[in-house]
Amino acid sequence: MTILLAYYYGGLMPKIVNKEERRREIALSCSDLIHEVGIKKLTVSQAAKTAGIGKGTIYEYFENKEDIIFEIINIHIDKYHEEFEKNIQKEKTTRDKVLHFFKFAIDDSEENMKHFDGFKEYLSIVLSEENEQMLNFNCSCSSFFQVQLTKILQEGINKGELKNEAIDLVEVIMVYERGLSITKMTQNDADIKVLCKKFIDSLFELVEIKKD
Amino acid sequence: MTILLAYYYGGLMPKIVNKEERRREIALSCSDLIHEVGIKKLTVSQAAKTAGIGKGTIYEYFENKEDIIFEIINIHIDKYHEEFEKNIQKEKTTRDKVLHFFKFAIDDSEENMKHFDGFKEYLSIVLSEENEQMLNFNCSCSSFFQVQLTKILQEGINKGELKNEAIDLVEVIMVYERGLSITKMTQNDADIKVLCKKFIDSLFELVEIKKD
Amino acid sequence: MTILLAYYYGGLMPKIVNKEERRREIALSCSDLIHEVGIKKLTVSQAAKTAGIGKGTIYEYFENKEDIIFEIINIHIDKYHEEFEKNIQKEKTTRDKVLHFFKFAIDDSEENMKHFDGFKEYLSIVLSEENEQMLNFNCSCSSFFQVQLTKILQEGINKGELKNEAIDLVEVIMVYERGLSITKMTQNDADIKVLCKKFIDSLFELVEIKKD
Amino acid sequence: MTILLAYYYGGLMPKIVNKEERRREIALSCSDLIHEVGIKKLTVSQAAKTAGIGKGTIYEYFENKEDIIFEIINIHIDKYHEEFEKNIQKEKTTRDKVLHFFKFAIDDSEENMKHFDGFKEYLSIVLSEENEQMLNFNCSCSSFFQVQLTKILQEGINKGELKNEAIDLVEVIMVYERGLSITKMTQNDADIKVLCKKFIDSLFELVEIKKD
DNA sequence: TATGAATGAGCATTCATTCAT
DNA sequence: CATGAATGAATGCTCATTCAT
Repeated sequence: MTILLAYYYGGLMPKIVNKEERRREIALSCSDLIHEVGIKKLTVSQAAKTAGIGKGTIYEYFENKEDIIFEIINIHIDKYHEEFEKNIQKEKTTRDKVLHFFKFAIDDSEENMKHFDGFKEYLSIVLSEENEQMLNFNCSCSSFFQVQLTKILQEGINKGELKNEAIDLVEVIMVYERGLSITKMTQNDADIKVLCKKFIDSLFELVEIKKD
Repeated sequence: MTILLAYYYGGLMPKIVNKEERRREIALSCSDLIHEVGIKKLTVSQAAKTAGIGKGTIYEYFENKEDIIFEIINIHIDKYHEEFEKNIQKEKTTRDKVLHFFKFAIDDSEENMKHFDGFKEYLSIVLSEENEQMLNFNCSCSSFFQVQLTKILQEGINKGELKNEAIDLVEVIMVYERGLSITKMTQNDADIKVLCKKFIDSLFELVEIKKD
Repeated sequence: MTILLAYYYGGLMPKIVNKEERRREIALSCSDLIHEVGIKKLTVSQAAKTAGIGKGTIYEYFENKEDIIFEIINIHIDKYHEEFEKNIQKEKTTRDKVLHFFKFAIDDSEENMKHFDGFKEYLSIVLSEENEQMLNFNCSCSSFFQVQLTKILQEGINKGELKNEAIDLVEVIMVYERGLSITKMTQNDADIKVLCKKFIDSLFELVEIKKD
Repeated sequence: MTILLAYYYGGLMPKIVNKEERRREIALSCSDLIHEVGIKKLTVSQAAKTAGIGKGTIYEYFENKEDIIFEIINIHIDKYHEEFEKNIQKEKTTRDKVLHFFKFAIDDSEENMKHFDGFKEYLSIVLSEENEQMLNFNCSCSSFFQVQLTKILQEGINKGELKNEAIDLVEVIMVYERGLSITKMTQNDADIKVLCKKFIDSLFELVEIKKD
């Protein structure tokens, strides 16, 4: 857009940027910031500077600081979900797919730990505050994984690998996954992989249709 | 004051307090305060006022604010452990004993919820800070329950109710218990009791010696 | 002493320790402490512990914290004066004796720097507070050196080395010594030795009786 | 607001303040405060109130409390230097100019004593803390006077009043000036004027070219 | 005489949010 | 729409001194 155009259209084109879009844009530019300084330590000033806008402008698009954080976390989780769906398809067997489901708690790679530590901090906030919004959001996240897991198990059942009862254990598996994550966060000496293997072995002992 | 002591001091005897005991005493008097205002919101001034002593006196017995909180939490946990040991003995069958093990996550009574909410806040702190002390303490708490659970299962094995492999699942059970707690904390719509029942049923299906 | 004797003599033998002596004793035991932690950082608790007595007992012998510091500094200065008198006699020529007078500001040996840094901190307090006592004490210290210096110069005059006017410059020399000390304390790049030499050379050019 | 700027911002112009200028402004308004309560006793609250701004605003312009003090002292010293340069020119003879150089230590006028007492407190801080910033600043202040004094003496040499060696004594004179100041600060009974006169007389006896 | 438990005033600093421009 | 200057509440900790015993 040339200066002339800007001048002519200045009033006619009141930058009707889609608020929601701009919101996303700002949050996106701060996406890495949250890993660097941590959720709690993130200041509005930092966010504004990183997004290259004024502090006051932040409040044009976000209710408050929590709202910013919320949007950033949303982005992270969206990314994670996307990746998850992509990767889960690469796993061949049902057992591997279920195992992949525990990857978040098991994988010690730098990349995953960044997500994991971020989630840890996020969880800390969810636990400490009476933030309805975050709590609800948290539930919706669970739904995503519940759907995924249900799909995996159903496929196993359809393929004749698993008993029908397997589907009843979807939530049990999810609870265990949460247990594993929290164990990793709070028990220094726990061997997460072993704990995961034991569970999956037991699980499949229960629901697998043995062929002999 | 005995004559001997009087002789020893050769004069009036200064008040000597058992530091450790007084520490406990002060923490005890603030015990409820932490439920009212929350761990994070607790101020040293509040604690001093509640204990009926001066702010400076607090620092005669505690290193810093965290130290106060730590002691209070200690008291709560000690109490809980005591009660737990008392109650677990009342349960007759192995299944009931294991079920009792999940009581913390299931019981919605006001009394238990006070403990549960307190633990939730405590957990939030453990997750947010790099507080070595609390993290270590947390591990030691787990040990207590691990010992208890091991005892329960071993008795079941000894009585011929459970297979020997049951003992291998101690940690798996504990992970699940953590998962249930965190689920209760973060998933509004989860039916903890059902999730517990499903797990225990599956567990016993695996490790119970069926008599027919 | 048996209990009986303690009873009988309890009132008659009131441990008439010489207050002044005990005061000195306590301060003496804290003498090194002040070099370790610094004057300002010294706490009454530390002093009491170091002296092996109770905190309250300190106040039996000292008015307040400053009073303790005052006594400790007294000890240090007494020691320094003693040493000074001993060492000044070792110098042969009048010029060397005057030079020795500037030793405090020039000598970079660890031992002297301990004294120097202590004095620096002491000076800081004298300058900041309206402590009459310390200020007066400070004056009396100057007197000591003034007497010493006067003696040195008078001897020089008597030996026919210096003109009679030399004695008029006693205070000027002392002012310059103070100037050198403060220069060392506050001017990082100053070459104290050179500044000292220039002054003494000029001084002797003025007051020395040249023999040719 | 120029049209260009309005165009640039494309909207209402936010208030832009010259940070450095406002900093100076705030410090200036607290300038007298430091004489009233003393450097050490100055609280940020006081400073804010005196400047008529909020406590938080202080921290928009100053790193910390020390930074405020530093700026205030800077102002005082700048003023003093300015005055000094103005006044030194009024003195006609070289001797008077040198004498003027000692004015800070000699002048007992209320105005000068305000400066002198301020410097005394400032010196106390320089001596007590390991405040690099202040120490360095102190050195730079010395430079100013060294330059002034060198100019004075050089003019005296050029006019044929002083010997060339006079220039070698610049630092000696400065050391003596410091000595005089500290003497005034710590020796109640010292007659600063006499001490000054004696020194200047001796000095000129050494470096003045006698005409007869 | 000796003690040490109790005290509490005093203070720098952060940062989310507002609002005049 | 955009800005960034202004705000002020809120809190942990130290340590000299007192005084009951």
